[in-house]
Amino acid sequence: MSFILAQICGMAISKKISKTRIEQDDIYSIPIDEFFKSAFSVDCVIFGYHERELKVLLIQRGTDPFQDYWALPGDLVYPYEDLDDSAKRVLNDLTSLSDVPMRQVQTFGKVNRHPLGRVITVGYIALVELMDINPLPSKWAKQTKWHSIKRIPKLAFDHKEILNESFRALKDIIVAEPLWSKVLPEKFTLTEFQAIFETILQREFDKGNFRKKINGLKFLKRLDESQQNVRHRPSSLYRFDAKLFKQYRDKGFVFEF
Amino acid sequence: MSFILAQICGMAISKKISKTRIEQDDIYSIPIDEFFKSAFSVDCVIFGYHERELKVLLIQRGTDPFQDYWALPGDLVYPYEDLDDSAKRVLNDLTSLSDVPMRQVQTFGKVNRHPLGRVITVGYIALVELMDINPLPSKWAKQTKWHSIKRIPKLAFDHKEILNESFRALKDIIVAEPLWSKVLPEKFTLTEFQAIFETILQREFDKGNFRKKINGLKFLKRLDESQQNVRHRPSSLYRFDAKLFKQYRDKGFVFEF
DNA sequence: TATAGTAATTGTACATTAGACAAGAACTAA
DNA sequence: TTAGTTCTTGTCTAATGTACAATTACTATA
Repeated sequence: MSFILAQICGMAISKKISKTRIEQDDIYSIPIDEFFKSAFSVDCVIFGYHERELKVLLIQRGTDPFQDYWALPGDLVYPYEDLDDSAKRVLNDLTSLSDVPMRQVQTFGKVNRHPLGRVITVGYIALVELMDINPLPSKWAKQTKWHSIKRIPKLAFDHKEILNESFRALKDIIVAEPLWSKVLPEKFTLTEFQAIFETILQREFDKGNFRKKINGLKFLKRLDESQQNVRHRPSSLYRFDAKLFKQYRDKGFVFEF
Repeated sequence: MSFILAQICGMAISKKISKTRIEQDDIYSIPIDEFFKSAFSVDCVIFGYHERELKVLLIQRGTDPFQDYWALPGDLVYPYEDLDDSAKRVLNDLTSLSDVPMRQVQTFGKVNRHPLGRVITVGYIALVELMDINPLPSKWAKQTKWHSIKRIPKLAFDHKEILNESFRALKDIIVAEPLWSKVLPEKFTLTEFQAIFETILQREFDKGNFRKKINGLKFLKRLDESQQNVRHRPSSLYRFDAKLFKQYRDKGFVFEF
């Protein structure tokens, strides 16, 4: 009566729950045990940024349901696992990433969103530098692959909806939370900084005006160093000061573009 | 083997789930059935506004766990009920309210947040005019009562945390979504309009400047009518045009205070 | 009827920010 | 040395934000 992880994740088991439709009149007499036959999962929407390109990490399912479909990396939450911990674990399981600030975005709970039972899922997002990580497919995944946000294939379950909502949320969060700090090198130029916002917010900014706007933000500290080996005027390098950013955020700071 | 609603909601049943701690090493061999022993609930944070006062609707529990504690109105989600539908139903069950735009805010999923089993809960918020509704306690609730947001008693479960996060979210949402339209009469003055934002955002605005800022917003339509029977210069009355507001929102409009 | 009280409404003056765009600086490659 | 590139700074104008004053339109009361 015990199953290996691959089977659990893929839920390749012919588990059937009673699908007797409960009528409105009966709803006051549902046995309490019927309520405790549900499960929940987390789905991680891992956005990968690299050189003005935004991608999302998908896995190809190697098991039913939705065999061979592309899907968000996600998994059932263990019975004795906090929700937020679970998201961290799943991200770590599938991508070897740790210490990536993730953020809960939205919960999806349509009755029939999972064919094998009642499963609601909590979406989490993260933003990483694509080149920093090397995801390896786990047992029940045929492969992992970065997909451009502009060319998303048909996805398993309601993952397309989860992705859409997550991308919308990413645009909101990127101006308030320093997710962007995770995709920048330790020393970066303001052009690189600007490019992240242009890519995610899908609009362009005037270089001079953008620079003016972030001028004076103390959490972006200008260093006494410049770019090397560029065939144009070298840019000053900046460093992100997380401690100072916290002070800004505590006072309600958000980027207003 | 069937229980009445009062018992289900209060979970006054001596239901016990196996609390054997699952060790890290064992985690790959959890039977799939263990995953389907969870439940989820919705908790509605119903903010009631009236004349510059913000309150929240609480119920007093008449059953264990947390007997006699004040709590947010919330309930388990039925097995064949969409999450969003469930929130609507629970709100309607407990307050007789319908057609109140609610919005999912956040999901709370700590392992031990519910003493009788693994229950994660999804928080929803609504904003209503306090005088428009007359909540009646349902069977397992001893009473319902509006509590000032400034004087919240000790709450059941993790409801204090849910309330705090919901209030924070309310401040974000009120500038983007027309929740405020539900607490205004059909014809309202700009002072009434301003008071809502001052109460919820907990800050004050210069009257003239506030007026200038919302001047030109076509979804606030000035009528050819004025206040009656006030002992000062009567204010013009305005009406909210939901259709026009949608056009604004589709273009990304939010109030920027 | 006149006056005081109250809050609505409009206006004004100044400071700050936004947006478009140009000029100059600093590097490499040829 | 020159062309090419992008960084960096500056300038101008329009728009917006902010503080606060002046005026208006009503009621209640003397």
